[in-house]
Amino acid sequence: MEYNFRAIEQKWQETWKREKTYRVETDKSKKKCYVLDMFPYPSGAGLHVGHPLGYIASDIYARYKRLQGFNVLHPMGYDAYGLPAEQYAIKTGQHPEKTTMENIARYREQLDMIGLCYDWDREVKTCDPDYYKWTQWAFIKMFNHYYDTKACKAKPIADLEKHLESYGTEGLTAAGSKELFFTAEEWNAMDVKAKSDTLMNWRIAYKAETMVNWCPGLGTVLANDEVSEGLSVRGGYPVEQRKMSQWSLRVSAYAQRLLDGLETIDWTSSLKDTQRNWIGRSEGAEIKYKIKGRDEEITIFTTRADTVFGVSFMVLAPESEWVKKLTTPEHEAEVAEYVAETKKKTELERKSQHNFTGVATGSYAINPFTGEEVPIWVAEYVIAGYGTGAVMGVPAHDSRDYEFAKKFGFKIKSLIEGADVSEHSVDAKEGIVTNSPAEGLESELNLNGLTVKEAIEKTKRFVAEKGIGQVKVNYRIRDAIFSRQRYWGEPFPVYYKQGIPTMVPEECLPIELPQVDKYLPTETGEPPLGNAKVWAWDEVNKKIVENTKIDNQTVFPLDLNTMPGFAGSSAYYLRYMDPRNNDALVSQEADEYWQCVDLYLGGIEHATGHLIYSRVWNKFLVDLGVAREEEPFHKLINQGMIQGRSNFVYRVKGTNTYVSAGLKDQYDVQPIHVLIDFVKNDVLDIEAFKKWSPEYSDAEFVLEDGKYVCGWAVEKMSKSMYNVVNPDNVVKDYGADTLRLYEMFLGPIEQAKPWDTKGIDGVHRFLRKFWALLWDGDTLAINEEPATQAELKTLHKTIKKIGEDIENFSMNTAVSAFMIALNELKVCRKRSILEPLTILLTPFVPHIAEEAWHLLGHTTTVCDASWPVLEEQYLVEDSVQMPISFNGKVRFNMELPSAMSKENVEKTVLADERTLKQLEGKSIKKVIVVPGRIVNIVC
RNA sequence: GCGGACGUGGCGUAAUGGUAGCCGCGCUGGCCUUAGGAGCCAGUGGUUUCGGCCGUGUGGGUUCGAGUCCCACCGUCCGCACCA
Repeated sequence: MEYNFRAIEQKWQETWKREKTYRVETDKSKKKCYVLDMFPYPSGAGLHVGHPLGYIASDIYARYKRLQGFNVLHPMGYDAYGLPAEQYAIKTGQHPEKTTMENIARYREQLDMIGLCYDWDREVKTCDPDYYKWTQWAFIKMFNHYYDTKACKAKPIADLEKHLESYGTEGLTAAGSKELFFTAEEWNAMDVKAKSDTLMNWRIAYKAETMVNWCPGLGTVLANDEVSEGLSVRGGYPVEQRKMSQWSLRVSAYAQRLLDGLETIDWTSSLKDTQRNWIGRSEGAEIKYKIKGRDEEITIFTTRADTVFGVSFMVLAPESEWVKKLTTPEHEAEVAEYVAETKKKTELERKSQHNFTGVATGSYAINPFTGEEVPIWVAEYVIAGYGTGAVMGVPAHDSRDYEFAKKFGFKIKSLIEGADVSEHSVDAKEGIVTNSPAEGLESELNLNGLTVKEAIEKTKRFVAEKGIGQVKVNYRIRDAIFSRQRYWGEPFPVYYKQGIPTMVPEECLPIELPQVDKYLPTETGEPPLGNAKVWAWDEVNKKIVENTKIDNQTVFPLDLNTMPGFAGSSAYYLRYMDPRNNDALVSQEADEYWQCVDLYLGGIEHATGHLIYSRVWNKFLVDLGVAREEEPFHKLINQGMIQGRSNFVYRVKGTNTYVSAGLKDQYDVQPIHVLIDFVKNDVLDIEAFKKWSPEYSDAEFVLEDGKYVCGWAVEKMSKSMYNVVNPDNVVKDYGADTLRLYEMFLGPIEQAKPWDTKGIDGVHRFLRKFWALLWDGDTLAINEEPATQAELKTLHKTIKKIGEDIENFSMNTAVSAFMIALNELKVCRKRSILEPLTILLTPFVPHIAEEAWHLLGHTTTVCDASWPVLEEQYLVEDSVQMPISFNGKVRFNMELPSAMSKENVEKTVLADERTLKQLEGKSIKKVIVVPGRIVNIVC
């Protein structure tokens, strides 16, 4: 019987769908396992072969766990909001919802074709009002909470208000944008607007005038992870710094918990390091410097407290609030011009020019350790958003300060014994401190003779004790800007009451995205939602007015921003647990059962975006008591990108003649990308190529060995390179099972690798071989004969290997193990072997396995079979025990391969004198020998 | 600059510190076929006087034994980057 994969795959896919084979319910009698793929953004291009890599791997794991008896939650959905659909809408006037739904339908079709075991009854779409209701709900909760730095959790903002009413900011333990100081009286005297503005300093979701990444090309602000080297990640448009009033999430408050959580989860160390880098914890000290002739103090942050004796200047960031205060009248013009100049530059320009510019303010700071006066400058190399936006310049031990000092002629004073600072600074935190204080100088603090690390600690202690400053931990991670001036996203559940941002009552949710007639900003520069004629004024406002029982003549404007892409993807894994619940994001019961994602699969590109935001979002929900697990994703695997393998033809310049790759060096040629569908194993289908374009219809070819061989290169998979491999075609030619098996066989799952169809025949051949075992001609050939020892050994070796490999996500070696097993079994058609083998194959190639399972006489799905039990007894190596003694002293039992004679062993051991010497007098438990050498001696 | 990962045949890759190159592709030879982009069998790191010898980026080290562990260097890739 021929292996008719098309018929088999169609048959079972229909059956699984009809019978809802992969539906899952909470079942307390079974252990749960939650296996999740990062849900895709449904782009217009459909899936290419790179997408399913992770889906197939997780599908294998999910099916394996199910066979092991786990209740497996394995859902799929769509991250449906996004820029491409909106840009398409702007171009064509087509509603983004329409294109998005079409793309989703296409994705679904492609996903179904691969035979993935999702429970589609749990599908979620982020653009679905029933879904984003809970995104808006979480936002309201964040607005109504602050982060208590002592309790290390979010608490109701009402608690904080109570504190302010009684004590002012005295004793307040709340993560805030700025340090504020006021008394209870001052607070109580504030009007509603002032109170609202003040509370924004602590709310977890807050609106504030901050420096944001403004991208004129996209017409919206962006979060830090959406900007790379001064360009927008999407589109590559320049991004500039602007002060704007925008919503933000206080993710910085969760910095330490984000770091601590990393210790408890099973992610790769490189991904953890990437997140640690992004969070950027650094321990140091804040030190206060008095300003000469004034009553104020300026605070700087440093990790090198040991270098206080080498300070020769101070630098402020151009955006620092101190700049205005400290600039003396005679420097005003110069400073103003400098600040204006810096403002004009884009982020990219500021970073790319490594020149150290700056101007003096005319003020001086007094070094609290030495009494020395040092000039205060403004320079763009200091960033406003980090630390206090002011630094102490220590040229000898900081390379940036060094360059600045060289340029402007500041003193460079080495503080480390033997450090040569004549050419460059010595930044390393090592060596013995000297000149601290320098000879003849008096100071209460003396660091001389200490190591740098000791000196840092001593200075920190000193600073804290004397009240000159405090020990301080700084994080680089910034709060996430949360509003976007776009159409296709979640609307904010916010309206403005006398200019005060106010949350829509929860019972009014969801605030649905309104229809607009155009997707561009309004003529007055409002975001696209400003074009909506209906929602703000009628429906929603009526709802709000009714619910808040305010004078219904009043009309409140709604917030016209939408939420960023990461909003909808931050808690979707919780929603899958209970996707149709209209009363809660997730029921207590469902959350208690499913808890968290056991295995999460997705691309590394989300390392500092989604994987940070959803961890913060989850922690917030934990603080609220809605979620229970501090870390949402226990084990995470990043599948590597699949690159394209482009093919070229070589046109002889100025002709329409094409030269085969092996001969191209003999001509002056120009390589041209050719559609890879015309190429098989690098051999060009000349007829297809000629029909591709009129330009090629009368092309001439110079062949080698009668064939036209194409050149190739590994490039990103993209339409313009003509190298996109569509899984549909592979499924059509080889079947879904071959596609699945081949994608796993390609190499380690985490690794980036080019898609290369060269080996696909190999795995297809394997499936045909397996199929052939079931058949003798057109009749079933399965027999009931007992298996031999050798066959059982092969079987159990395979059971062991496949189980281990799936657990370790080493899918490529698992595929090899199947091939080895089949090679060893030859034409074994015994039920006792084929049946367990079929179960082992099920996670990898479910269609053919299901068919084989039924051919073996079963009537229920193979998904409900049990994973074969490993019987170690069959795995024992063939060996004989042989007592051997040397010189009457060393005596041991040897475990030898049966093929080896006693004489050979003695020869081998005796030849190795050093080994013998070591063994003398010792008691040896076991010596393992392979022909020619000792491989293991156990004493 | 800081942090991390990696370097093995013609190619993708495999090796709990224990016979390096499993499995697949490709290639060579044979069988079978009207035919082969089908199937089956055998071979396939280099070198060799057929005993061996040499081989995992380079150079050292630890070990009875190193692709694997340690040190230095070279190279490739990734993340962060005027973060004080």
